[in-house]
Amino acid sequence: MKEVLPGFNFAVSIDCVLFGFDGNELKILLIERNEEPFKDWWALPGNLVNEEESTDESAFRILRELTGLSDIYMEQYYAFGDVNRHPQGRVISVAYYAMLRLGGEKPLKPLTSYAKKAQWVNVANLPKLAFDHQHILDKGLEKIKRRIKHLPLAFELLPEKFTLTQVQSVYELILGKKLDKRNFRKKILSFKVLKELDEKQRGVSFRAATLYKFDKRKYNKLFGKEISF
Amino acid sequence: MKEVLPGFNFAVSIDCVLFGFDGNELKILLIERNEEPFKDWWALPGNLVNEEESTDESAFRILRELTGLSDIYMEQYYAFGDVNRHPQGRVISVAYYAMLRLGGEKPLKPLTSYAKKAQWVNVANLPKLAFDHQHILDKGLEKIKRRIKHLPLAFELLPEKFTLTQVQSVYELILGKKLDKRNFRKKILSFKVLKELDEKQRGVSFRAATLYKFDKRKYNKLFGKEISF
DNA sequence: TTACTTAGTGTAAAAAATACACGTTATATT
DNA sequence: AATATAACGTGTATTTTTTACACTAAGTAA
Repeated sequence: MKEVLPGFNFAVSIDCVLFGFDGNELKILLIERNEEPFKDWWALPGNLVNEEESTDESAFRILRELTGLSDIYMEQYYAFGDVNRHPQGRVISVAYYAMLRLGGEKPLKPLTSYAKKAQWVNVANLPKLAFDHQHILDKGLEKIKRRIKHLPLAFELLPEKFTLTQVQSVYELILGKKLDKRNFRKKILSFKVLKELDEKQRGVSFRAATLYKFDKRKYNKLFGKEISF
Repeated sequence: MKEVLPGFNFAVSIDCVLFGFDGNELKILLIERNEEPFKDWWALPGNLVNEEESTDESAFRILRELTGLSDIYMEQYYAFGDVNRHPQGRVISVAYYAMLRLGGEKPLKPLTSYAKKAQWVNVANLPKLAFDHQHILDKGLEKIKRRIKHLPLAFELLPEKFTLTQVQSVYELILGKKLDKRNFRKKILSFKVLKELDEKQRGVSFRAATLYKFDKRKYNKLFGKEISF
């Protein structure tokens, strides 16, 4: 226990919506809680903000603790401040999202005492979530839907080298609708942020597709311009 | 003083960016602080969140206390959580914006003990602001720039009856650039959310313009569709 | 060699965005 | 009453963007 000034009895937490793409499905990272409240429930990875760190720093720390990853672009998208959202007191949660590439060399290693395990779960098939996490997730999904229409975010989900069909899959999963193949390719190439490689997919049955790379330099020049899907 | 659980020693505040349009200039409401810290500085209107109210409820209460207005659509846009943003302790500020019509019948009446006065100030000509309020304001401006491109927000700033030239002025002020008159009219009318009235401006020198009303019902149907300026 | 599956490509039509200039009308002034 | 003033209100041609739509090519596997 600790003494505080009046008004200074709130806690602030971070919840992270981590999107991942395994080539077929859009997934998010969930943990199975090992502590009350909501022990044994699935929840978004999150934790309390420490006193000596900003919310942004806290978000990066928590992501690192949960996945071993740093250098990921996370973006704050909303603060959830309902009175009874946490049974143990007044907790304001600041939500961040990030897009991660799955199946890379180093496996994600969630090292958390308060979680039994962490697992990537298909967004289309989620368990019931602790607290108001379903709501937080829904808002996050809305957000990236709007975002991906205006910025080429999809590449953060994809491996370094990818095919145009994979890019299209990501767009279709996030937007929740089918897109026309020719029009999609015309459009995504028109932004000139993709570099065609002299290399084909390997290890696939059937015809291998050409691989592309994301050209971050050209992307940065594009930033600010309006694009849409 | 009060005893709390570990982690529960943060305060949460609301800061409001209230945009107003007086026919010529885009303004925001500032208060002159009457209390330390930053006594005598100009600041965004804001206050601490009470324990028994959500952040949304708190934002509406604070807006009401400062302006006497209710029934205003406010939207949360960002949470500011740097460590040293408040000299008296760890305060996370959740920022909201709203658009108000100025010069209505009832004058805005800020009734605050902690403020010497409240005043509408031209966004293009601001004093130095307390805390990180300049930063909060900048983010708010960015936000409404993006928003107004995709939603017809401008009408919240205008009186019930307005001219198309006034609508265009609001867009030009927020976007910070001149728009073509004929193209602007074509576009804004194409959304079919404006109702032409059988009535002209009064009390102006020179030719009076036709007045329009905003049709909220039709606007609600539009919601979700993409529009852009 | 054949069957299968995904890759990769072009065009025409429709819709939207842009660029651009002048006659009209109400008021104010002389 | 005539005139000057200043903002109002309107249309079209061009360019750009979006949409709709279907087949051949290439590589793998049996």
